[in-house]
Amino acid sequence: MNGQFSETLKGLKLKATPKRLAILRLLSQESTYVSPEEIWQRLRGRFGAIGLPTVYRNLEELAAGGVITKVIHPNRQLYYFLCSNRHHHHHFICVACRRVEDVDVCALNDLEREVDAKIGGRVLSHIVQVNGLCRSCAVAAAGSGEKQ
Amino acid sequence: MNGQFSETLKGLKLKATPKRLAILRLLSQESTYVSPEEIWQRLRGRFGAIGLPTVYRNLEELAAGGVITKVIHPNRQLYYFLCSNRHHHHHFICVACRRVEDVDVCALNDLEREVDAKIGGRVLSHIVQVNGLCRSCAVAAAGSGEKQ
DNA sequence: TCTTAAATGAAAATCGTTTCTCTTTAGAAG
DNA sequence: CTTCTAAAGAGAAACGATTTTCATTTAAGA
Repeated sequence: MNGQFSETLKGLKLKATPKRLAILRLLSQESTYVSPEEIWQRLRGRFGAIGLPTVYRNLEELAAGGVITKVIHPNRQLYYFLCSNRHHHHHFICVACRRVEDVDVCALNDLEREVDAKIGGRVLSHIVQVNGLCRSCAVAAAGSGEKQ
Repeated sequence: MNGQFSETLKGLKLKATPKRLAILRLLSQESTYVSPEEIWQRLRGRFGAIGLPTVYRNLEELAAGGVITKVIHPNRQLYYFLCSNRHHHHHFICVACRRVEDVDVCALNDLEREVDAKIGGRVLSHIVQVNGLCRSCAVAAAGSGEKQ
């Protein structure tokens, strides 16, 4: 299970250091996005220490390599999660439980084409983030207070 | 032309102060997104002074009211621009000239429906940002060096 | 006009993120 | 199994955008 990550890192020409592997492992065990700070908190016990800058640096590198995805947060604060598909970074985020699910919406290809036609220029990239309640949270919400 | 904005502000229960109006006017004259800092720089001459916090505060309030839109910037720094449609915040941004154009893509309604079905929960909102080159910049790019 | 809640400015605080510099280490080479 | 070197890490300090505090001013309804 670790070799898999080492392999990934080798592909990115990144050394397979214990901390880097730990970050990857942690993210792989999460079904939600995690902040650099959070990762740091959780990992500092396991090693003599891990520096916050190290966490940031690694996340940045991994994100650049497409192994993890940066969540778009309206204001500041970045969040990351392991992404299954290196080229389709569209995700559904439950605002209640923060679970992240990949969204492989075909409509997006149409979207690019459509925007392309409408603008008459060239579409280079797009970012899509869908926020909402996942099934279980929606059910839970409906069960209790149901806010309008 | 000013009364229009006063009206808008009244609807949001915000006082029509000179600075607030100036911010709105400035944004209305821009066809691109502008940073709080930039707005501040451009406005400080016209008044005895305008504080950066004031700019931030106002932008936040106006964005909350749906009069302006916050651009999703991967990392830090927020940008705003006046939006024509209070409920459709989808925009095309030219990475070259920073011009912003509204994208009223119908596919997005399908998108919501589709994600809704796929997730089985409830979609509350979504953010879409399309980056690329607008027509004129695309032409210009093609005319000169054409990068890849 | 009067009154009051809202708005503002200036300075200081916050806080996420990055940079610097020196030390340690992964991993290719021998 | 050592050696060597570029990459990686720690810790502290720097950065810089955004926010808070609080005393002062002002819009706008009474």
